[in-house]
Amino acid sequence: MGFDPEHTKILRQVSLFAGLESQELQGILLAARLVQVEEDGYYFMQGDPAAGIFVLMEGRVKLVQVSLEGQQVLMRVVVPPGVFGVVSLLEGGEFPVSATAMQNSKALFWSAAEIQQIASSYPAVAMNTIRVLAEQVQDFQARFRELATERVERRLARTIIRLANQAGRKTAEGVLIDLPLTRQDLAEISGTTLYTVSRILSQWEERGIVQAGRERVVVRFPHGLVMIADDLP
Amino acid sequence: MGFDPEHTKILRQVSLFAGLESQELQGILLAARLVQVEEDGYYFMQGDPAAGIFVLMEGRVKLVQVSLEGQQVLMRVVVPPGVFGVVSLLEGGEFPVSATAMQNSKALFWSAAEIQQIASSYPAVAMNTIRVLAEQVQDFQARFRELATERVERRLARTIIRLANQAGRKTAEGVLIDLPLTRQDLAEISGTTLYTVSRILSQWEERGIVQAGRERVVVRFPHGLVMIADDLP
DNA sequence: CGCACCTTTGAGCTCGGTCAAGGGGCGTGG
DNA sequence: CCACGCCCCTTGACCGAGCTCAAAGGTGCG
Repeated sequence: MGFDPEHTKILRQVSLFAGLESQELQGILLAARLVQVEEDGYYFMQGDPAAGIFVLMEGRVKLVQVSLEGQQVLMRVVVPPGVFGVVSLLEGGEFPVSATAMQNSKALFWSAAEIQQIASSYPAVAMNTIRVLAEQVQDFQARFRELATERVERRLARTIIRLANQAGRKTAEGVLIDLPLTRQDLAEISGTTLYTVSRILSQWEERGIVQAGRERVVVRFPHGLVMIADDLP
Repeated sequence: MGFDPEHTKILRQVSLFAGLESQELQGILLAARLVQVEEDGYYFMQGDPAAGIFVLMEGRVKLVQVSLEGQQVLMRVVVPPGVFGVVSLLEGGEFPVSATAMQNSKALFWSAAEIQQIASSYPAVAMNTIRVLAEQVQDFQARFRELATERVERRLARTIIRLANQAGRKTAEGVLIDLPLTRQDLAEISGTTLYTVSRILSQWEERGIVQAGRERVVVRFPHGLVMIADDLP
């Protein structure tokens, strides 16, 4: 596969391939394989050898890490045109997380050998990878600091703000977080329990800040969330 | 500066420059500047424009991030020949942490422009950077998960094990963590308070697992720590 | 329309954070 | 060389945010 013009268009927006010429993109696209995974299916599992890199075209994917005792943490939600499996740039690694489709999803795939080849042919790709990873390091540093120093309510507010920036969609009622996230998911992102998330959302709903439903959060008063995140009155 | 043969020798072990020829290393070394910072001094402060990259030659450096309220988290301890300030590979960024000398320290320095130039001249350097960053991402993911799901005692055990791997020195009494870390520092790494760290170390000392002193921890029975970290009897 | 799964809410408890007080090592200056 | 003083460390007492467990109420899909 590889000739869908729609895909070329999306590839242009992929941070990993920024700064490449149309023709170069075409070549890269030719090497890709399209992988479809349906809801609750896996792109890969934690511990699998890092087989290759993915660029999400359609759907939603979550990256989850499980501890030995089976406790889960949701590391990241990927929306198109996001990249995941970057660790495949390195030889002999394994995936540190599992990648699950939250909805039916499509992703372009390059094997580890292919993407390593691409990165060495196009220095821009290597630099873009460095940028992507550096951003991830900073993001995790910030989340780590928050988890270490802040109360649950604040962390949850920041989580919702992040998700709104990433996957928010304006509707009549407010900004809809366009992801099918359960209370459990929100808890796993913010480092708390589903019960605490539920209680906090209920409070926020009473205060008119959000409107919450089954796997659904709409932000009605974004400034209210920011005030909680920054601990203002 | 740049002709100290000692430095060439150390540069060989720097992950960033792995796989380069002696001659290439010499060239890179020529472009470096030696920066000395004495105890409690700063290499850079959080928020400063990312001026360049450092390779620690002597001493100890800690990377600390401060929240708006002034709460600190210790992100990483750097020992020779560690790299810090990698974010300088990107244009226009700022340092997300402050880098403080825990002891009198020396580091080689390349300006952002220089290291960007080096990375584009030597693809191996770009690949090495990707490796370093990917490891950091995984490290923070793991620490994030631990902080989200595990008790303080376990997290502290893991912290001590990590530090022992990184800066452990065998002595007659056991493995000395060769870093001047206060209880406060240990608390900031593991996401707890200095009081809790103190209490736990006292317990461990009673059980013969460690020997603790002023800015000093010696691991006497490593297996005991591992058992705590893995939650075995 | 029934069932699986998601969500809400209550009650109780505990881990670990906070505050307070005092002890001890180490460097510095007299 | 000793003593003062600055940090660093320890320990106790208290308490509260949020976790756990339990039960019941919604929601939407097949």
